[in-house]
Amino acid sequence: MQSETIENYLKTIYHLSGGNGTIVNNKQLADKLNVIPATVTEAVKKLHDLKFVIYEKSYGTRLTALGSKTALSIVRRHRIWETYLANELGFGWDEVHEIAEELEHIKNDKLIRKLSEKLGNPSFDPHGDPIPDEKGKIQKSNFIKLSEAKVKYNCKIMGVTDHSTAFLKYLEKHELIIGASISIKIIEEFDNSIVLVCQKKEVSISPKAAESIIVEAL
Amino acid sequence: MQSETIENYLKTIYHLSGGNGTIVNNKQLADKLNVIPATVTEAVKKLHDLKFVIYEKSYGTRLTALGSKTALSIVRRHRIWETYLANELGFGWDEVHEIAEELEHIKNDKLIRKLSEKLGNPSFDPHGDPIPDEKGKIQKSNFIKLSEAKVKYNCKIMGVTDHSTAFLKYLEKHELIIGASISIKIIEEFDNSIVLVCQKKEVSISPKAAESIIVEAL
DNA sequence: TTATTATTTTTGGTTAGCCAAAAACATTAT
DNA sequence: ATAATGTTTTTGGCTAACCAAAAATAATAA
Repeated sequence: MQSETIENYLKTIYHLSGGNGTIVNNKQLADKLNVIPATVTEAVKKLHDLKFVIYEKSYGTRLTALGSKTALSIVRRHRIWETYLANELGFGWDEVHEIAEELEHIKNDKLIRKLSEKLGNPSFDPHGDPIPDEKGKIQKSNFIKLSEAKVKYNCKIMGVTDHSTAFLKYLEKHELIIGASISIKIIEEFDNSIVLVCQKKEVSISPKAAESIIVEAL
Repeated sequence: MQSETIENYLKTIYHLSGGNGTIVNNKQLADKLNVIPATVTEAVKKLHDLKFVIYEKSYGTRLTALGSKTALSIVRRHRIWETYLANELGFGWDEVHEIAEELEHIKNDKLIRKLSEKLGNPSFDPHGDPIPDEKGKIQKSNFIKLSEAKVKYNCKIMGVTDHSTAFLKYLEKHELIIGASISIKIIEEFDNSIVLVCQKKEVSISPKAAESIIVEAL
C-alpha cells in the first residue's frame, strides 16, 4: 500500500500530535526521523498530495482522517508485535521496540489478527499504552507512570516496564505486585521519592523505580 | 547490513543455482525477479563489487562463499518463519510463503533463534525443504514428493503440503499417517496414479494427492 | 558459414528519498 | 520597530533501483 518511509512519517506525526489532530512542525519531525528539515518539507508535500495530511506552508502539518486511520493501524501493528515478542517469545521490554520497528511494516491483516488472538486481543501493551483495535479505536485509560502520580492519588499497579530480575526482586521485597491497590501519601520535595501505602504497609519508592511502574489512577 | 533488493538477488541466485555454485544467467534472474535483463546487469555488477558473487561479463553469475553464506541465512529466516506461521499461528501452507517473503528480511539473529527454539530447532520445514542452521549448514535428506517416487521405492511418510480438511480426511481414510512406511507397487501408465502398500493394505493414490505428500526415500 | 534468434550490455531517463547551502519567512527579545 | 535567532523553503545534487530502446554479443539453425 504505502512505503515504509511514508508509514514512519505518519506514525511520527501521530505521536508528536499526541493522538489528537494537533499541528506538528517540520523541525520536530526532522529531529524524530533523523533527517534535515528540507527533507521533511518535501515529504509533507507528498503526504498532502496523497491526502494523508493537511500541510500548510510555513505553518505545519496535521493528519487527515485517512492519515490518522493509517497511523493507528501502524501503531496497532507495532504494539501487537511488542506484546507478542515479550509475552510469547520471551524478549525483554528493552529489546522489543527495536524489533517491532521493523515488524510493524509488514502489512498483513490476518497476521496481526492471529497474533492478537493468541494474546487474547489485549487493549493495552505492557507499557500501559493502548493498542488500537482493527477499526483504530483506542480504549481510554488512566494509565500513568507511578512517577507521574500526585499526592492522595489512589492507584492500582498495572505493570512494569523494567523486567530485570534486580527490579523484580525490588518489587517483591516491597510487596508491590500487579493488581495491588496503592495510595500516595507523600512525594518528597528534595528527591522526589514517593511514600505510599500498599497492602496496609507504608513503603518508600525511589523516583527511578517509580519510572518503571505503570499504575491506573482511580 | 544489506538492502532487501540485494537479499532478494542473493536468494534467487541461490535457488536458481540449485544450492551448488552453478552459474546463473541474467535472463533467469530477470524472470524470477520481475525486472528486465538490463536491471540485472547493473545489479550483478554491484553484487560483484560487494564480493557477494563472481560476475563474468556475457557469461553469468555465481555466488562467492560470502554470497552463499548470506543467501543461506535468508533461506533460513524464510523457512523458519514459514514453519512458525504454519505450526504456531495456524496459517495454511498456501498462505505462509507470501508472508515469509516479507518477514525474511528482518535481520535479528535473536528473533530467529527464539522462533527456531520454540519450534524445536527443526532441520526441515513441512514442505520437506531443509532449514539451514545458524552456520548455514544444511542437513541432507531424501525427502521427495510421493509423486516423484518410483516403483519399488520404500518410503516413510514425513508430512503433507496440503492442510485442507478434505485432504486430511482422504489420508485418514486410507490410513496414510505421518511416520508410516509405504512401498510403491505400481505407477499406472495412463493416469500416473500410484498403487502402494501401507500398513499391509494396498491403496491407490491419485497423482494430485501424491503431489501433496512428502516422503523420505529409504 | 551465414542468417536468424536470443541474450546481454550500453545509453539515456525516471522516481523516491535523502543532503548541503542559501534564501525567505517567522518569532522573540530588546 | 529592529535586530537576532530560529524555522522553513528553495535550489542544485546525490544514490539506489528501476525501465526502454538501441547496440553488441553469443548461440542456434539453415
